[in-house]
Amino acid sequence: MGAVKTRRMPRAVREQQMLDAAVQIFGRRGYMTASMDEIAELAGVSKPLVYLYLNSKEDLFSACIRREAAALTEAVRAGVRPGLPADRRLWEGLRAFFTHTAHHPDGWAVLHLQARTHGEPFASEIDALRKEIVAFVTLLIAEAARDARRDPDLPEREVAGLGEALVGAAESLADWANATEGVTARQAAATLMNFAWAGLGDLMEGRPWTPPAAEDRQVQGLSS
Amino acid sequence: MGAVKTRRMPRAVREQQMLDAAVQIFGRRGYMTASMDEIAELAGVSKPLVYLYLNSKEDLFSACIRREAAALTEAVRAGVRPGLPADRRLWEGLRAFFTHTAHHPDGWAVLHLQARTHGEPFASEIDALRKEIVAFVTLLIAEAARDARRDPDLPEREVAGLGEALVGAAESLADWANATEGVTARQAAATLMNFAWAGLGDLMEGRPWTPPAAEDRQVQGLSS
Amino acid sequence: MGAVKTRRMPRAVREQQMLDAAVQIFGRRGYMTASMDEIAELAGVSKPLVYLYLNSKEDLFSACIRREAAALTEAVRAGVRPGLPADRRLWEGLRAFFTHTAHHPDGWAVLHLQARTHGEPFASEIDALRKEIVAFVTLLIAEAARDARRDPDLPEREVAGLGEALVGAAESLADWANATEGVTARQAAATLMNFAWAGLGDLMEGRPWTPPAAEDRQVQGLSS
Amino acid sequence: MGAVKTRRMPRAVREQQMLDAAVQIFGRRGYMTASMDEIAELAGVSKPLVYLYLNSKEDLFSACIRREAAALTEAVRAGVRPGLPADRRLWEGLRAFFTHTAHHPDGWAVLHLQARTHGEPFASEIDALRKEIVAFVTLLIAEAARDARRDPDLPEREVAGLGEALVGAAESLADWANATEGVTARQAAATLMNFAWAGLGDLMEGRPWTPPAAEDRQVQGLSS
DNA sequence: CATGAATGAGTTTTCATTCAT
DNA sequence: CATGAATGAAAACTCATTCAT
Repeated sequence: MGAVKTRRMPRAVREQQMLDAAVQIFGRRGYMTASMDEIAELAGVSKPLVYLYLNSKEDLFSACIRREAAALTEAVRAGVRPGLPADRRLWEGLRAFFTHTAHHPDGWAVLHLQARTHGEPFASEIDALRKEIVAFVTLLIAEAARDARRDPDLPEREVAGLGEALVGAAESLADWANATEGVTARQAAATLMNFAWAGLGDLMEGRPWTPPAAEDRQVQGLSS
Repeated sequence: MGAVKTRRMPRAVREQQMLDAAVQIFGRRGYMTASMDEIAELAGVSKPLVYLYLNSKEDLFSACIRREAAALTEAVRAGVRPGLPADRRLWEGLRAFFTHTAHHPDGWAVLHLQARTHGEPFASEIDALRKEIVAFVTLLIAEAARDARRDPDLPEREVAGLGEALVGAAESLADWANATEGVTARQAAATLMNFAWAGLGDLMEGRPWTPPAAEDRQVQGLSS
Repeated sequence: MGAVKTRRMPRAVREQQMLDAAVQIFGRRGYMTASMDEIAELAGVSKPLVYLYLNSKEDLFSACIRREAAALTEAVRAGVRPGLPADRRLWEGLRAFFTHTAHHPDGWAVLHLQARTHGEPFASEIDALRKEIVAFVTLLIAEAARDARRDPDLPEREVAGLGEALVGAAESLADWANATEGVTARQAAATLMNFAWAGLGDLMEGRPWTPPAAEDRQVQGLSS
Repeated sequence: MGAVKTRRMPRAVREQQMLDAAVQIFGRRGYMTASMDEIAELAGVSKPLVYLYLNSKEDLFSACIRREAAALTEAVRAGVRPGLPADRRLWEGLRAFFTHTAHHPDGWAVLHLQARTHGEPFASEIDALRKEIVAFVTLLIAEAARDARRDPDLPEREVAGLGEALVGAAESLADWANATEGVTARQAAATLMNFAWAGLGDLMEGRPWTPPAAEDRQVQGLSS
């Protein structure tokens, strides 16, 4: 065991190794602090090869962002079965989200922490990703409102704000779950689902939102 | 005859000028991209003086973080009148929070964007701030639960998760309000209060949380 | 059915293609700025083949210099018919020289601009070429002096200086002719022949040197 | 004697030292081969100081070109007394030119060899200098033609060519004089003056142009 | 022979930081 | 104290050159 000095690999493979290393370093050190030397060393290649394949530090960082963003959205998309009611879809999406961020903490750090902090090439890419997610969530909320047949026209800006709030809460909980020993993705998802769907008021009245029993009885939650 | 070139100011004043400049530069350019030259120039002092007073770039950044963190917590604390019911106190805290972040965007950027991104000296300082706020919010939630006299012992971890979610939502909305033309601090606070207190479920049933009418009639919200 | 992709050519041909490419790139970009990648690509061969045949960038550049130097001297030599009087031989040599530099601007740039600029391996090669040409011109001058039967022993150093001056003027006019729209090789040669043979003094007295009418009537010149 | 470790010098002085070093290195090694490390070391300062004062390698090279160009034109201008007949003015200009190039071989190399070889920022600067000199010489020739009262309208292009030829010859002789032991500036100037003014034809007839006897009797030349 | 994979060694450039005056 | 002079250390990036297949 242990990486034998593997030389002469096809370009596609090497590129993935470089991206793996870059995501790790960028996620932990930040864009500016990360050095191309470090990344090349961690990837097990020489610096010129990194430049040959990825062109520049900026391009490398962009490639990381795009790869991790694609992986995250794909994970969430794959986790949501269409055809279910809105609350179920949200629940599944959250589970997928927390599972993914738990398994890819460095990638999550790149997207959530690092990419937003640095200048224009990157901020826009993250904005696009975030807008996509907020739009997705917002759609779910609007759909749910339609299902509830009351107040069918939630004001646009309000809904946008709600989407922002929900996504922000999710981001925050992802960090918290990663940092707190013993918090699973399911628990994080359930906490957020309760918070968002039932609201603090209901929660305190003992009326939480209930995760689907079929999958897993009473996962966890605030219920008695 | 105002002092065109104010010289020989007391140290405390000069330090504040430097911190003002530093917060602005750090908030806009980021920690690594900011240069001490820029900061000294903007502060209107010589670089060696910056070093004399603040020792190093790291110390300067830490001082910024501490000052902005103190200002933010103080603003929130000052905005909350004790003795009111928990939901009112949360409402007031949120209003104060969004008002402060709207008035100090650079300071908010330092705390929320820059400080988290860079290595260990700073992350802990931000963690402390965040823990303090989360604890504050968590206390409010626990108190409210006690008031509601139902399910008096919300599990600790659950409550922590709720606090995290609420704070995360607030952070996200602060950015959103700062970036979106025409969104006031009150609107942001109301949106979040509705989201958190009533929950999406209640909102969609047409039962929003209502901001106190005494202060300001029907600010905004999802109600008809 | 021409060979769309000509492979397996004899070594000598391939080498010439590489030298063609190298002369073009070196002449336009300069020695240091030119990259072996560019040259290999323009030559339509793989980089390792370039190294196999030409060994190194230095050797490649030297080979370019030698080939272009040989081509230039050969062109001049071939343009001069022996047995004619000295002024006619000089005239023919100049015509051949300006014709060649006009047809091979990249090769001329390599010899005149690039090779002199870079360190020792190359400077000597150019020096050799230049000495050869200066010697040729100097011989012509000495011969002409002998023909004139006056002052038969022009001091050696003086004659050397005259050769240098004539060659320098030719180099300068070659650049000028290449850069100036509408100046032909004949015109350049006539200008220089007038300048050198008749001298400014005679020119201004209206006594130019006259190009041989048999070849081409009154090409151009300062004559009325 | 020897440079004592002189520290803390005023900026203007240090800048000249840096330019001195840069001219030497650039003149001998060429623009691309010269390294900023070498230049800084020769100047006796650290590299950052070079960048602080001269901004970049390109700017440094440009500064060298401008300084040396100004010095050369100034030397020639100062050497020519107005009011004399054209041939005398040319003679004095040439003497000043060869004297200057002999005393500043590195500066001359920068102007004549290095600056022409490298890309667009520099080529234009040199072109401007050269055009200025060619125009100066051309004017002299035209003036002389007017004085001679024959053929008063030498065709423009012809005269331009003559100026180019004369300047090219001068450049070439400057290199030759610098490379050849025992050739003085006066000798170089006289050789060129003879060549240009009297022409090879007259020279071989034993009718050289004669340098002004008042200054220095029969300097050298082809005269018997 | 042809080619894609790979790199050692160097280059320009920047910045936080410190003295001497 | 204020200021201009000065630098150590490191970072991004490039290129000629070589193997393994």
